[in-house]
Amino acid sequence: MPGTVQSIERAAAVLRLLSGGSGRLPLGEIARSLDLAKGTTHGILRTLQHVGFVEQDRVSGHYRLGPALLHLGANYLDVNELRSRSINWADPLAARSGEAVRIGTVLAGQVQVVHHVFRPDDTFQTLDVGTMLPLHATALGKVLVAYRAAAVAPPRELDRFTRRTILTPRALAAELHRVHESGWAADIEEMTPGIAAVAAPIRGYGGLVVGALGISGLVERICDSHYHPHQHLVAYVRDAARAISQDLGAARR
Amino acid sequence: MPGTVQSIERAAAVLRLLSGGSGRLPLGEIARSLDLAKGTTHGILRTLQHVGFVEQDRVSGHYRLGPALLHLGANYLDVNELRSRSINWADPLAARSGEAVRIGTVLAGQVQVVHHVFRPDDTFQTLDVGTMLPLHATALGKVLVAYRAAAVAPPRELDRFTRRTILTPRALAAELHRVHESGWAADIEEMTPGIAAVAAPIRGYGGLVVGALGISGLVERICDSHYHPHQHLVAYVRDAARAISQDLGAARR
DNA sequence: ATCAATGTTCGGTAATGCCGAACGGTCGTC
DNA sequence: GACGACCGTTCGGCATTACCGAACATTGAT
Repeated sequence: MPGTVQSIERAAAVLRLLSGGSGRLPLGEIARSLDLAKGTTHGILRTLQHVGFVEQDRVSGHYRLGPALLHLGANYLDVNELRSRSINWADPLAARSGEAVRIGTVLAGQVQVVHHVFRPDDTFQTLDVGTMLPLHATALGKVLVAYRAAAVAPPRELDRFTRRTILTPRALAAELHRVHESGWAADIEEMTPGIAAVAAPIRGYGGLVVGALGISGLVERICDSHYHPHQHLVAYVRDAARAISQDLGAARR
Repeated sequence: MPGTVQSIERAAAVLRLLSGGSGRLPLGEIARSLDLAKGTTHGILRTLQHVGFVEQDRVSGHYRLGPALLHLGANYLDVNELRSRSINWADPLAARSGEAVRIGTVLAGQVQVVHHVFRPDDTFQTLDVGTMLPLHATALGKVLVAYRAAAVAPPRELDRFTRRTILTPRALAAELHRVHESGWAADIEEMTPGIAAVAAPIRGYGGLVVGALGISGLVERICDSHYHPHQHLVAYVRDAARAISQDLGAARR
């Protein structure tokens, strides 16, 4: 029987220790509990801190579980429920808005479409479920990054898809800030010429964003003559996203 | 600037990958996504599986996040809220039952008392918060193990505290099974001569047990002449534990 | 001022993690 | 039924990495 990776086992032991009791421990106590050298324990904690699974209190120097780990668990639990609860709200949103509806989550630094409802008309459409989309050029993606779903960081490589695609980190940062402030995102012919989309965050337990809900369609139908999305469509999307969030048990903190 | 532990960083990357999208991936896809050799990826997954952070589907061979990791996140989030919500229910339980109330969680393979309400009389008492108690000899501990709070395993070393302490793994297993079936635990002079206690599980998000709520007092007051806990006291404890659970947002699955 | 404990850094050593190669199993195609 | 492609798994050699003891700077208590 082959062995296991010692340092991963040790890191897991550290995380388990931090998960219980008071939830915050000094380095020396962690080292003693696990019978490790302080230097060894420090190296493990430094790495766990680097990946966001642990954080250190600036004042006391004590360690506790970090947001990235908490996001992992919360994200995973809710993404599973997200799919099953989407049906109840995505169909009505498609009917109400008259546009195609998609729900996406983060996978490997991209948007994965996990649910797709066709635009309620007779036009030919293809099913997008499973499709991977860029984070910076889609409304769904912008929402997921702005709210750090699955602790995802803004992408560094910004590929061009249309003449209107965001290409610089500075422009992306400004856009993400605006998304976070307003509570919704849009992409106006940034991914596909002639197509616009609007999306809003879906929150899970503890208010963490676990997905994004969006509609998309011809830019002439989504936007007014100044290329601003129609506010009634934005409201429809946000209402539906909020309803799904409530179904998931999100509680704002 | 010192470096980080490469295998811990890689393990974290695997967990992040599994946290998003469909939540289940084949080994080859994980290896390709992270640009790792299959042997390397397998070693990491084997270790994560060993510590319960990942599990493998028997049929498809695909990997997904495991219960121990999900417990970590859920446990941590709820233990923090547990403390703040205890006050609302522990005081009334002490008044109603006339006994001391304690709430405990798992820390380093033991029970850590995180809240203590004195028995409402004039007798001298000492504050137990911070005290560590054994898992096998206390009602709080039996509940935590029976429901695998913080993924804790049954203790292997069973120390004797009184003539009635459980000392064999077989007897402990039988007792834990009974606790899981009935939804509450008791220790009748198993930890302290002349003292009996009753405890029930406190559930957090997703129904996972994050703590235990218990009362304790003289065995003559807690039990009838056959050494069975008075059922009205069991009901009081279970009611209060259920109320705290609801406050925490537990949803049975 | 002294002491004890903290978290952090550093460098030498050997133990460990990594990876290429090979294996057995499963599934789809011909 | 044979074959090829792909899967997850195992193994052993190698070189790099993780580990740990020692030392350090900081902080708080006496």
